[in-house]
Amino acid sequence: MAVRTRGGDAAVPPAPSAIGSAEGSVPRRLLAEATRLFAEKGFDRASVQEIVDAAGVTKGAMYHYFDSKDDLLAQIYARVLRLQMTRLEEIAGQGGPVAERVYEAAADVVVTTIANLDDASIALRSMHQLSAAKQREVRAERRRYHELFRSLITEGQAEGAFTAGVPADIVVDFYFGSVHHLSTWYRADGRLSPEEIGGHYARLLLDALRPDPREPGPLRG
Amino acid sequence: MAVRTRGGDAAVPPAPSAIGSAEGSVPRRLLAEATRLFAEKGFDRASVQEIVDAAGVTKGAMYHYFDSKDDLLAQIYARVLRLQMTRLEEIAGQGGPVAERVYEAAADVVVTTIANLDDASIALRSMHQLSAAKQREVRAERRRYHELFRSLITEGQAEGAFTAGVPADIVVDFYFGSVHHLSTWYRADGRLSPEEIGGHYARLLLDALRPDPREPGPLRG
Amino acid sequence: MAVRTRGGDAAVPPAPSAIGSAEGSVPRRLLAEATRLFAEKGFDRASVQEIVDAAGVTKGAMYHYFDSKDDLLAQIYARVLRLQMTRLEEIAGQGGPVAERVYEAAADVVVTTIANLDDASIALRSMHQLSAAKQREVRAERRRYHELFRSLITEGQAEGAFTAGVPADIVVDFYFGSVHHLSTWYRADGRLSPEEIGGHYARLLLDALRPDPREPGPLRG
Amino acid sequence: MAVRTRGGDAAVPPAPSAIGSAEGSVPRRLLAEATRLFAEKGFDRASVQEIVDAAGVTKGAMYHYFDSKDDLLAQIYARVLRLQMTRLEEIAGQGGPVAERVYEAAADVVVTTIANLDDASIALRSMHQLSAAKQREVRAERRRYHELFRSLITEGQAEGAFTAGVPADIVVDFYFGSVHHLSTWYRADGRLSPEEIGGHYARLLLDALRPDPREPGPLRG
DNA sequence: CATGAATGAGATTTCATTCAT
DNA sequence: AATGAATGAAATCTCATTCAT
Repeated sequence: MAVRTRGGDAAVPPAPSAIGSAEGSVPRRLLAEATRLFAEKGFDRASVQEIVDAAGVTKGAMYHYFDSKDDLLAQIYARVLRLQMTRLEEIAGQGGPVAERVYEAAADVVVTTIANLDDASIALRSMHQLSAAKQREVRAERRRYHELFRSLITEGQAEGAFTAGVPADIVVDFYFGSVHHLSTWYRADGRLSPEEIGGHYARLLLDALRPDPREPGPLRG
Repeated sequence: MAVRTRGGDAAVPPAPSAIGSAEGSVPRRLLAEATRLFAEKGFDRASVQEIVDAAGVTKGAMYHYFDSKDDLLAQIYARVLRLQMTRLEEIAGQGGPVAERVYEAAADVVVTTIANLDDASIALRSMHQLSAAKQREVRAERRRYHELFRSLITEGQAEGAFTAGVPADIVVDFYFGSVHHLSTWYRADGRLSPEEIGGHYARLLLDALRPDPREPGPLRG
Repeated sequence: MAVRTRGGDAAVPPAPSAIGSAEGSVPRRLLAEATRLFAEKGFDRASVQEIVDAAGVTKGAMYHYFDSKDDLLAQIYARVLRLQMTRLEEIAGQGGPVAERVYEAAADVVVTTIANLDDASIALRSMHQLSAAKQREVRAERRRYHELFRSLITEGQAEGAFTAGVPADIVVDFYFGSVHHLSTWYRADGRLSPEEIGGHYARLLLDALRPDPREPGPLRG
Repeated sequence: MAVRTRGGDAAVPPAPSAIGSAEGSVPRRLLAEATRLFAEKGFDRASVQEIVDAAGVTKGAMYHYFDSKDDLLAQIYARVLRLQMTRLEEIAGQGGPVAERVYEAAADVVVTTIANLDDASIALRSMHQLSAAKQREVRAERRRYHELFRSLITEGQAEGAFTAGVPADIVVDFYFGSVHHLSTWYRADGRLSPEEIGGHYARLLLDALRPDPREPGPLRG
């Protein structure tokens, strides 16, 4: 049974000003290297030995902090899901026209995904390697995220700000498919900055949602 | 070196007497079961033993027809890429307004992807397991596919049928991201038929490309 | 990467408490059994499974200490080469007439080879199974050994103690051919003791090198 | 059961002027390629597939002419042993002083070995791969060869032409060790021709056998 | 907290040989 | 006389995990 800090399942203690280590605490380093290696080689091909070598610790240390290799992956997921959920909640909770909030959220998730491209790449390809139970957890969390985003879409459709011609859940899957795929083509040395790509993606989404002029708005009858 | 039929790298001979048979030839059965298992468990987790057991042959037989487990994966890729390229070439080569051709191609790739969902799922998650050389081949083929699609977009932008406000390559990555992700959420028992989903996706794309009324068409000066 | 003790490429730690034990440490036992089996059946025919069974450990343990089956072979070579080089250096470094030093070295290498007949047999037949890189290393080491022996021959030729009618390198290859072949015919229950055989071999060499009375010595002009 | 030509165990029919084949009959080509590959990679590492590919035939053809892979090796041995035995018998049967016959035989076996270096290399390293029964046959044949050579040595010793200070069988093992090892160091582009090497080797042998002046000849009482 | 030796199960691949045609 | 699909056994090697220290 691996050590757990009280009050959560995060195994990562707040690095106590990191005395004696240029790189952060042991579990933090393990997570960082695991993230890098899972993204680079895939979960199955990255061996525990490689991960601990990269983190400069031994296997015993890893099994002290994490229950298993699966656990490493699960915690990587947990962290990124928490991060994205937090950001979306902030944006969704702001005031202002729904179209602006959707634009901001859509652009932000692109920038955040690019900033954590390894996490995105792992999420894309490695979720099936999790145990069934962990997969359910992750899926549930992601569903909550999608639900929140979807509620913004339906809000806009109800107001007539967005077309109602396409089901909101289809719109959400459509958009997050695009976002998740960033990791397969984005290159840091590319022509466009993450912010520019975020702008283009958000604009494509908003334009796709523009109400058709021929289609009567919901309140103008 | 595994057996190869002349005239191509397909290891699948035309099943001589068993046309329509529920079984098919040995290499055909191997490819079918491999596709199913790679999609279900991922490339690394599906063992050669499982595949040959499912196909009802021995490992020796598999290695008679395929060079390696990698080769199995590569041939699955090759088949689906060929299939999709063929369909896109047909549609792109038709006459008619560019918007209609893009709509048709966009809707068709959704339907085709859903019809070969296992292949899509493999393409999404398992390309990184291929050898570097095979990856280059596959990428090159996919690039040709994307290029053809992109040329339709730029054609429409030049005509003023599509907005020029978003780079065509961004549009292509945006759309195919959505398409590739179908395999993560589509369920055969879902509310919408593949054709309906294709229609929605194509409409989202076309609406996103609708020229902004405020932005002047390229030829109306 | 297999465990290596510091300061050398020997994987054999000094058995901590078991000095003189009939068993020895795990890597030591593995090397001993591997030597026996490689000599008996040849490198390719001796399976890792047989070796670890004979040593009473599991395959995992073997791969903990050695990088590969090749590595096992390479370490066996390294040990015997070191041993023979050390002995030759001692003898060559002594004072006394060169003919006596050559006689002693020639007789000693026979006795040492017979005492390590398994190693000799492996060296004879299995070097080609090593990786190209390891082969180069081994060859380089053996060349150094031959060079030292050759330098004794040329020294004798320069002094007129040995005939100059045959090139020294031919003499070396000639003699070590004979020595390496001991493993194909020597039997422990044979008529002659290792020392007697060493004596005969050394005498044959020395007699072959005797200056021809008709050929003038280098200094007697 | 493989085809056998009457009157011997040679599977090689006299090539009937080789119509339609630039390379000789099928079994001949198989033996030639097998010899080359066994010498190059060792018996175990040369696969039957490689051999038949190199010979331009299929496995079925090989198993038509040879009982097994072992049989290939055995026939390679048989051929070279027959060849060397024939030459030695010719030389031994000549008239003339025994020292001259030994010199000629010793030089000839060097030249012949170099001319068939692949065979020599196989003989050196691959005999242990033969079945026990085949090994016995080969050993018996080689013993007959050694016996004949040894009888020349003892003849010379009885005459006082050679020293009697070293047992004749030791002399034979000593010399053939050197000869068998030619394959490990001889290079076609070396400084010395095969004949020169043969001369040096034969001279070394003869000089080693020169009677010691101090030791009384057997007949001079 | 951390080590590292050891396990045991399972992975891919090779290969000599057979046999129906 | 020859083919080539198929077998089945064995090969080397990897790896997540445990446990005594």
